[in-house]
Amino acid sequence: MTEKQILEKSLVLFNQKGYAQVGMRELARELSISPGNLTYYFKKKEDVLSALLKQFSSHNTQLYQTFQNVKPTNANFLRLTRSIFENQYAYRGVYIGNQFVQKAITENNLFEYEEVVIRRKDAYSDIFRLLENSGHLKLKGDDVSFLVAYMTLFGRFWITEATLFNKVPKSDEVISHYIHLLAKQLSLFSTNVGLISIEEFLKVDGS
Amino acid sequence: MTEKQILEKSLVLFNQKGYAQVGMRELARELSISPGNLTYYFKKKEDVLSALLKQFSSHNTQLYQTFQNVKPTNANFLRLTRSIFENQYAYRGVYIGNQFVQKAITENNLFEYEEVVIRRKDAYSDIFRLLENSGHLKLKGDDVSFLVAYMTLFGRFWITEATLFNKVPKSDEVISHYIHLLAKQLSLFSTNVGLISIEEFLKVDGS
DNA sequence: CAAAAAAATAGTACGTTGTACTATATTGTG
DNA sequence: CACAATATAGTACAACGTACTATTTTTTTG
Repeated sequence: MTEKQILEKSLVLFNQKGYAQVGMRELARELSISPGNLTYYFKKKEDVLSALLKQFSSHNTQLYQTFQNVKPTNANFLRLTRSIFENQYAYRGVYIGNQFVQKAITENNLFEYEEVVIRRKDAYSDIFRLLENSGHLKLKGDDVSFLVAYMTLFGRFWITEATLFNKVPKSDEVISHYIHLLAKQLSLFSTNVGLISIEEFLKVDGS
Repeated sequence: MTEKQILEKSLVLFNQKGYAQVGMRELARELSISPGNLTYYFKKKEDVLSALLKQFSSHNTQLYQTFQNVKPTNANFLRLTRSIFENQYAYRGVYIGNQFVQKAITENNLFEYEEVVIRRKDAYSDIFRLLENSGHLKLKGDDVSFLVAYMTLFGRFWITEATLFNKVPKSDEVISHYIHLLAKQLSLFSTNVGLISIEEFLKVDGS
């Protein structure tokens, strides 16, 4: 048995039933090992959550960095967001049970987590500035802070909303729906060039 | 001991520590009754949650209805939203622990809850149409469905975002912040009359 | 290769949780 | 007063997270 196998199975179960509904004994049974053996790899259930969140987070930061290597267009921004959404979808089981995440934060590693959020806000700030400089967005006054706030909330809770009613939402349909909403929001701040870029994205990538 | 007293104390504790972190024994102790007596009023912990959600929901629908009796202006819409936000803030302890809500939904009263969401969407649809007719908003194409989707997600998860990092967010500050974001969003679809109405609201009511 | 050390696995047990059940006390009612 | 209804308390049980110990397997080392 490896940690990797345990995390994989955990994620599947968390996605299926939710973090709170998956017990350590059940997880051990699914892995065909004893509960005692499971605690050898992860002393606490919360440690499984933390490890998965770490995986998720590192994959996410990787995705953000890819935007540095592409042309700063609205279409590429939407592509970036969609890949991030796909990642969130993959980890929805650990992402949604947020009061456990909250508890973990307040008790253990608050600072690290808050740091991630601040970094993400900065990243969005940079991205919107880039899109402005490339002539895709026209931003004035508090437009940037508004868009950053929008992305922070929308980009975090779309998956929660989606799973709140559809126990097993279809990945493509759901993501497509929320990406379209984002595209609309973006269009409200777009130049003509930006609008064309959005339309191009929706034609090629939007289902 | 009355149900009312139990619900009041529950809400305080849920707001302070979160639904999952408050046990039935602790709740009984705080009420100076025995655990057995507590289960006489609420057989299951989930029943306490349900009762509180019912209170919250009925208060909310009441608030929505008040909009029928006022002039359909952007300012009044923002006032309505703020009173709704205040209600959500008051019940944040039951509102945030959403995977328990989710569990309750999937197991028991899915339909009822889904119905509430649909009704709320219709209500927003009506409100935006009213604001259009009164010359405060100019809406075309998929603007209405976009705004409805925006209000649904934003109006549901702002409090979750707020409490995720500030364990005890100050009511006024937090609500004011999110209302300002909504005002900005609204202004993107506003006529001149609508913009003036928003500015008037922010001057009078925005802190 | 054999012995020692390390890593992995299993089993048991403890405290806490939600909650079902029963017994006792209080209140209301004819 | 007597009896029913309501309210309160106490106990107990299954499930949970998890700490602890014992056993087996694997790796390292002389």
